[in-house]
Amino acid sequence: MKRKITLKQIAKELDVSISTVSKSLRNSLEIGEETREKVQAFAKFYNYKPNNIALSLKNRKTKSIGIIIPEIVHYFFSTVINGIEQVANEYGYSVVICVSDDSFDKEVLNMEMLANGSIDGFIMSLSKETQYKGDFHHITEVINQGMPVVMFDRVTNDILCDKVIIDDKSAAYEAVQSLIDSGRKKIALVTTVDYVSVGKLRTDGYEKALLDNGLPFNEDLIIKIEDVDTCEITISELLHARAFDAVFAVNELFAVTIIKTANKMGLKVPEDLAVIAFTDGIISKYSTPTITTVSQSGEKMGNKAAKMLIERIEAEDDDDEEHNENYITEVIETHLIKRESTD
Amino acid sequence: MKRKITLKQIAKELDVSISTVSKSLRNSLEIGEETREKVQAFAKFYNYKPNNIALSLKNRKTKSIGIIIPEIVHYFFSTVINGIEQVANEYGYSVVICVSDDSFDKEVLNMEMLANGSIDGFIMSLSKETQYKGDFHHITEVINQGMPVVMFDRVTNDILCDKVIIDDKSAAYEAVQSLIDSGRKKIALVTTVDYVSVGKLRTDGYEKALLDNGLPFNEDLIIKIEDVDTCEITISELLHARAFDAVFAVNELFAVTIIKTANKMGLKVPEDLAVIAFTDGIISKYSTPTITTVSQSGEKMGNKAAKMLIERIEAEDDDDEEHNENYITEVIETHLIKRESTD
DNA sequence: TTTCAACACTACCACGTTTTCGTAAAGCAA
DNA sequence: TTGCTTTACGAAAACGTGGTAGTGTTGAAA
Repeated sequence: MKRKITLKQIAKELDVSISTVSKSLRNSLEIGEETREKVQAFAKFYNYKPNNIALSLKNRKTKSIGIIIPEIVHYFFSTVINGIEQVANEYGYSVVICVSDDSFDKEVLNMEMLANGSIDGFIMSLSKETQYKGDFHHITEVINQGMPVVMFDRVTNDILCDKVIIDDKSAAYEAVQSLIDSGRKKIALVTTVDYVSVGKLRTDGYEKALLDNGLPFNEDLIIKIEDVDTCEITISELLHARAFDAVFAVNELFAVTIIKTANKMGLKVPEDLAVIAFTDGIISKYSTPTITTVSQSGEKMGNKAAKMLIERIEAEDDDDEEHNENYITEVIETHLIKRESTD
Repeated sequence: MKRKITLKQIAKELDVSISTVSKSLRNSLEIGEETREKVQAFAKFYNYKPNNIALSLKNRKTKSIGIIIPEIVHYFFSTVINGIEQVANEYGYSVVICVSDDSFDKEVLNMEMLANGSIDGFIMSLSKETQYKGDFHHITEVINQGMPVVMFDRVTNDILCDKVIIDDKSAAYEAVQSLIDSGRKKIALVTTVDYVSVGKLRTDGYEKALLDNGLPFNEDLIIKIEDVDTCEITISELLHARAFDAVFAVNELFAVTIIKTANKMGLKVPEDLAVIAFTDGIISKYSTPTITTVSQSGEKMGNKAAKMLIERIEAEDDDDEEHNENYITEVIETHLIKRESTD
């Protein structure tokens, strides 16, 4: 049980000064070749590695980035993390992950925990509660301290920072358009409550597609669901009334529930009911029938977000105090993945 | 853009010494009430928070734990992370996540990156490649440095440390037994290649259940799959031959693929073919039919692993140098969740 | 008047690095 | 010998914190 060796210990052991050891290991020409080799050999033997914490303190850089997300047991978010991790690793950064659990308080707490020097920047997606409250002081505070923040997916216009999103509106438009193209006339939208920014945008796209095609925009066909458990009941009622022949669901959980409900009632998918879901997750791929989805590459979003953040972090070194605050909002492309739930 | 304020800055501003500020904030009685209040007010106004990095360096504690897992876009692993995160948060720890991508080199690299002071301990699940190579020097090294390690799920007997596992063997036994109880005679096992420790154990449980019930253990009914893509072909051949009437699959991806293949061939699940999968994930819940699974509560494993690790970390403070190395292997209970894919 | 305690604060050290600056010794020219 | 440069290294500061030990002043008891 030998603790990690430090410069000081090496110095003492070799009877030289700490600075000599440090310089020797960094191959400084200031130090004579003989001493240098001796130190290096000793360090290698004891497997010396500089202490990251000490380096962080000295350099005021932790080489790690904080991720705050609402959920982690969630296909989309885990792909984003994956994307972030890839880039971070490549640039020598670690990722620290905190889950807000869609709670405002946890989000604030987590940010405070990390903001005190533990990380160099944030990548985050807002919790539902935060979006609902519209209180972003914890984020502005962090930004004011000079810590770069990149938001993704669930973002807000109230904060000025880099963002990575998909064009929810036009993606929804495209999906609904494809339903219309295949002859559907009564298209329902199954969505969440409004305060989640992405839900709102997808609704806008849905509406626009209908209107552009001369179809009526009927409020009754917008089904707002707060909890998956209530989904089945609501859906089955509407299906009984034969109120619609196609559904655009804002996530795959809704979509698969709808399909199952329809099947129970003897309706065939896609013949009697076409279904498209947002978010291309694992369920859509393996459901029966497989579900046509709007792909939303979490990995790409993560890649991009990490790149943007790291660029910001490393740019700060150069033009200190002189930030060019022209924040960028990157839009990641989506496309429709046609599967069995549409014709 | 004001950087975070430090003790030093407060001291300078208020024209007292740094120690006075520090003590005032910690409410030491050494400092006069007047000064104390002045300092506290000032600190509050400028939202002073001690710098974590400095604290870590001083205390030789980072209050963060490292997680090394093979994959993150993976239901089971993400539930484990979730479980770890919950407990970590409760105890004031952050979690740093590294993905080994099932690569030995990445696993080693990630561990080295974190082992230099960034974290207080590891929670990890071995990468496939590491299990295959049987090379664990990177882990022993970390342990020798006095850093506690907790392994979960994919563990090895070659390393002495705390572990959290499920009883793969008896869980498999139970699953196969239930198939036998419902009258199945020819039960296939669809598994991965052997070097993944859990695969081996599940095979053992499968075999024991058969033998205990006087059924023949037939090597031909053990289908080893390296890649999901090849699954369908292999399965359909065997199904054509009507070689089996039930399947025990070691993960839900295999299970759902098998069901889909059977359906394509006109076979009914569960009438013609009963299916049980290991790992209760999201696919099993939403597949058609829903799949009977052996639940393997990742969250519980994460909870337990985190608790064990944090206990080790905080025990080190007390009896320094005197570790009681009676390592514990915690076995998490599993149970069978009956769904539509069995009768 | 001397001594001692209480008070209110400051000095200093350690954590592990890197880096700037300083300087002793050695070499060389004048 | 003196003065100058080069070589080879060491001292110290800095990053931010917190604890221990020390210092000086005041008031009161002996």
